[in-house]
Amino acid sequence: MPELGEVEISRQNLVRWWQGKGATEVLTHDPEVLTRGELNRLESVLTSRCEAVCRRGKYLWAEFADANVVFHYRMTGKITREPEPEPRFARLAWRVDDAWLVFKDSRRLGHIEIVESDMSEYPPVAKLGPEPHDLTGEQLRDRVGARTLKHALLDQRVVAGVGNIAITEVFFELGIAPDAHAQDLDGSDWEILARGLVDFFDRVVAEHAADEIEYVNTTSHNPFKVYRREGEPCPVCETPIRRTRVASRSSYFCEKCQR
DNA sequence: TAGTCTGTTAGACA
DNA sequence: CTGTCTAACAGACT
Repeated sequence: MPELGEVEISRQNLVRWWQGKGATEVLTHDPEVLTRGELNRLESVLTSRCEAVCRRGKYLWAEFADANVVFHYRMTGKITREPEPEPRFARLAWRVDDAWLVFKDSRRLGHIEIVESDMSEYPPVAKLGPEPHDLTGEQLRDRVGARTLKHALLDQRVVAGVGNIAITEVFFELGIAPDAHAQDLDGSDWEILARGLVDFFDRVVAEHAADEIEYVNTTSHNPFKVYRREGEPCPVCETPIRRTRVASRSSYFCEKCQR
């Protein structure tokens, strides 16, 4: 489960597992996971009480009395609750109650940062566009400008939290071609698109909430209609799903349903 | 076995 | 300005 929805599910898990408590032990398996701040500072912050767990777009952070600890999962990161502190791909583990919270990341693209200031002064979050839930169709149209729609939606300054899977699925559901441009949409299309993004993320959170995020691969169940289904029949008209590349990212689509 | 693909982001470049 | 590609990294798959 992807992107904004996946991070929101993780946030909700961390609220249950961590909020209101501090870690009693911290183990750093990969010092390079921390890309801002010092490791001993991280250990001291994590052992203080976690006041809240927040999300903006794909950024997740825990708030403490005098600092924030930011997590970004990138492609393969996740935080799980484990009986032991060093499962496969563990990069950092901290003990809360009788279990370990573990930041796992097989590709090591994700990272953790300590932000000593208010999060509104942390540039990566400060420059994010609005959350899909706070965005009208009219605002979305204005923010996209004259670009390829997919390219603009992947730009986190346009709208926060949208990724390749959401775009692929929402374009299919709304009949939008993968390489559609802003000028291909009319006024009501923008409202429908803004609504479609919100609905997609709401569905992900409602249907896929679980203690561990499952990334889609060929051995796991693929819950999506067209994403990574090249050659399979379109769920609406049975035309084989095609794959193309737009904005250097794979797009899966039905050439009959999307134009 | 070797080559190809991948959920993100930042930055280089045309 | 827009759009495309790559690096960062490493595992899974063909």
